[in-house]
Amino acid sequence: MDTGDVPSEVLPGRATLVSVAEAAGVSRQTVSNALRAPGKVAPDTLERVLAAVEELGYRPSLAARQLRTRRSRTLGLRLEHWGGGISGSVLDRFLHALVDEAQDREHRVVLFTADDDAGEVAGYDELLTTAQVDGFVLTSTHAGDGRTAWLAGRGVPFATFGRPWPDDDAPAGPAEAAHCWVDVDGAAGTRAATEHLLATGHRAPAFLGWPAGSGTGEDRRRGWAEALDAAGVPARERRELAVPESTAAAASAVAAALEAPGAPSAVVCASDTLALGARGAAARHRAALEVVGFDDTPVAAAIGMSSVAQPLAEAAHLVVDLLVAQVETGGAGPPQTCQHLLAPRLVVRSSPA
Amino acid sequence: MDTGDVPSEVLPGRATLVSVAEAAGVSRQTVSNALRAPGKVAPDTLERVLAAVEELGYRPSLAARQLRTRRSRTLGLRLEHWGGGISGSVLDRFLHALVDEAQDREHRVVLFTADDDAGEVAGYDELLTTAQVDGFVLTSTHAGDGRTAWLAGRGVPFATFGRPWPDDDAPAGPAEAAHCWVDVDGAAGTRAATEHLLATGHRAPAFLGWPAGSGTGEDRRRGWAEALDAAGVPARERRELAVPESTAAAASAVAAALEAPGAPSAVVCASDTLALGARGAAARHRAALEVVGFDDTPVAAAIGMSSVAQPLAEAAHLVVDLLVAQVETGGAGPPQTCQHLLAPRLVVRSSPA
DNA sequence: ACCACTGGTTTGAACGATCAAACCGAGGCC
DNA sequence: GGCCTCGGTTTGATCGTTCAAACCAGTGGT
Repeated sequence: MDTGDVPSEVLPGRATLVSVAEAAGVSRQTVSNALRAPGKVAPDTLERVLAAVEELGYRPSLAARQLRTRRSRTLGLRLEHWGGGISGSVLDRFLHALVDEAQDREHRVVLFTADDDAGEVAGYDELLTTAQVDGFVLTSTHAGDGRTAWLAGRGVPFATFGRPWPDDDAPAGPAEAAHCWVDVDGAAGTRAATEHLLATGHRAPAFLGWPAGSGTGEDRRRGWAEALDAAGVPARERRELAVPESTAAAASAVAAALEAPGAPSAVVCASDTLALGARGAAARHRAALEVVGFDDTPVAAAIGMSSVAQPLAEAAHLVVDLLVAQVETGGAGPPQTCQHLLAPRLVVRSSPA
Repeated sequence: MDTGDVPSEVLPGRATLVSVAEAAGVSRQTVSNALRAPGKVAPDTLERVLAAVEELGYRPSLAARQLRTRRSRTLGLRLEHWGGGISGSVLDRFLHALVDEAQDREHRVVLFTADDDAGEVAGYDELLTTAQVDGFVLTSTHAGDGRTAWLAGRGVPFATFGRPWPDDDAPAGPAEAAHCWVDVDGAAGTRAATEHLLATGHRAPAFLGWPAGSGTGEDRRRGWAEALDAAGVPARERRELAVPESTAAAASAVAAALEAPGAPSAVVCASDTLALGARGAAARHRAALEVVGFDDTPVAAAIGMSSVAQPLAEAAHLVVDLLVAQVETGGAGPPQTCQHLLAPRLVVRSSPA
C-alpha cells in the first residue's frame, strides 16, 4: 500500500485490460503492447505487467478485439450429411483434425448446415456479415462447383479439401481454378494397393468402383489401371465393376463376378463401403478373395481388412495453414504454393479366416 | 432526392445501425427498437425503418452485440475422438442435428478438442472467458463425471446428451445430479428388439453386450432381461455374451456360442459394431442367426440388418431447448422439466441371405 | 395554471480491445 | 541554446451495439 490507490472491485466481472493496467500501475495500451508486441516495452515494465496478467488471470475478450480489428479468428465449415456408406468417418476424422489444427493456431471452428450448395452460399453470407468469419473450409468439391466462384468473387479467403474437378460445361477459366486446395492422391493409393496385390501373387486384381462421373472415382480407378499397365496385364484379363456407394450393390456385383469364368483372386475397391460388400460376397461363396478398401475406416481395422489410409491430419494442417496465410496477407494474393496433393498410405492387414 | 441529404458512402463497409438510421431519418436507437421491440415504435416509422434495413441489407454485428450484452448466442461442444467401432456415426448424426437446431434458434456451435476430461474443462474455461460462450453440450457422460460438477459449480448453463450415471465412489449428492440432460431409453430399445424376436418365433434370444461397468451397456442389457422375464424364459436358457466394442471380438464370441450346445437362433446386440461381428460369425458358420443391432448406423441399412434407431434429431432439439431456456433465465433456476428420456424405435429389416 | 403521465423518440455512456497520434525525458548534433 | 531523434509511455478516438436516462409534445385531472 504505497500509493493510496486501492485496486477496484474485481469480484464480479472478468479481468480486463484496464484492470490489469491499474494493477500493474501502467496504462491499458502498455498492457496491450506487453502481450502483443513485447519488444516495445521496457524489460522491467514487461515483467510487472506479465505478473499482473498472470495474477488476475487476464484473457482478452475476443468480441472486443473482433470489433476493433475486424478479424474473428474463426473459420466456418458446412457440416454435411454424409448419408449412406461407412466412409462418413473420413470427414468426421478430418473435422476432428481440423479443429485440432485450428486450435493450435488460436482459431475456432463454427459449423453450419445447409440443404444444398445455394443454402451453403447463403450460410457463408450470413456468417460473413454477422459473425465476420475470417474464412471457410469446403469439403466435397465437385464438378461445376458454384461455391468457390462465389467466395473468390468477393475475395473471401477459403480452402477446399478436395481438388477442383473439371467442369464439363464451362471450360474453367484459368483464374477460377486457381484457388487453394489440399487433396489426397487417390490414384497413388489404388496404384500402391494394386502393386501390393501383384507382388503377393495375384495375377490381375479387379477394380470395384463407382459409376463414371465422379472425379474422385475416376482418380482412384486410374491408379489401378496404371499399375496394371506397368505390370503388362493385358486388357482381356482386367475385371472392372462399377456400382453405387452401397455395400449391398457391391456384394451382388462381386457375387456375379465370382460365379463368372475367370473370377478374380483379388479386388481393389474405391471405398471401404464397397470393400465390405465384396468381402461379404466372398464369404458367402467361400471364395478366397483378397480385398483392399479405401479410407481405412474403423470398420476396416475391425475386420482386419487392408485399406488405403488418407493422411487426414496432415491435410487438415495444410488447409488451416493455407487459410490463415490468406487471412493474414489480407487477400493480397494467395501464397506461392497453394495446392497440395498428398500421398496416401497403404495399410496391409492379414484378413483372418 | 427531396432532402439534400445524400446517403453516406456505403461501398466499403457493411451497413450499420447508424447508416440505416440516417437512411431512414431516425436515430440509431429507433432502428434498434424497430428490430428488437417493434411494439415500441410508431407504425409509419417502423415501416420506413424496415424498408431501409431491407434496402441496405443490414445485419447486426454479433461482436458488437456480444460486447454489450455479454451473450454470444454460441454453444460450445467438445468434439471427441470416437476411435474404434462404427457407431461413431451416432454422435456424428447428433452433431448434425444439433447444429441444425441451434441454427433455427439463431445460435452457433463452436467446436473444440481435448485429450481428456481435464482438458475439456480447460476448454470450457478458455471459451467462457475469451469467447463468452453461453453454454455447453456434453456427450458421453460416464460415472464420476467431473465436468458437470465444474460447470454447475460456476453456474454455467449446460445440458448433457446422456443421463448422469451413478458414481460408485461418491454417493452423488442430490443437488449434483439435478442438471439438465436428454437421453435415449436404451432398455426400451433392447426390450422392443427382444419382444420382436420372441414374437417371430425365437425361443430365447441371446444378448451380446459389453463388459460390466458401462452405464449405457447395463441399461441395454436390462431391457433384454426384462423382456425375457416377461416372457417367462427360464434363466438356464439365457445366453449372454460380453465383449469389448470390437467386431472381431464379437465374431469370435458368437462363433464359440454357435458351436456350443443350445446355440441361440437370435441375438440382441448393444451396438451395430457388435452386431456386425455376430453376422460375420453366423455367415462363416452357415448358421441361421437373426441379429438385431443398436444405433441403426448406415452399415445396418446397407447390409439389411434390423437395428434400434435413436431419435437423434429430437434429442438435439431438446438439448438446444434446455440450453437456451437456461441461458435466457440467466441461471435463475433450471426449467421445470429438465430431464428427458426418449423412446427409441426398432427398425425391422429382412436380412438378405 | 400546475402537475403527473404516456407514447415515441433522442442522447449519453458503456462494453473491451486496438490504432494513431501526442507526449516526455534523455541524448546527440550543430 | 535550439532542434531533432528516439525509446517508452500515455491519451484520444473508434469499432457497432444496447441500456438507461433524458427529452418532448400531448392529454387529462385538480
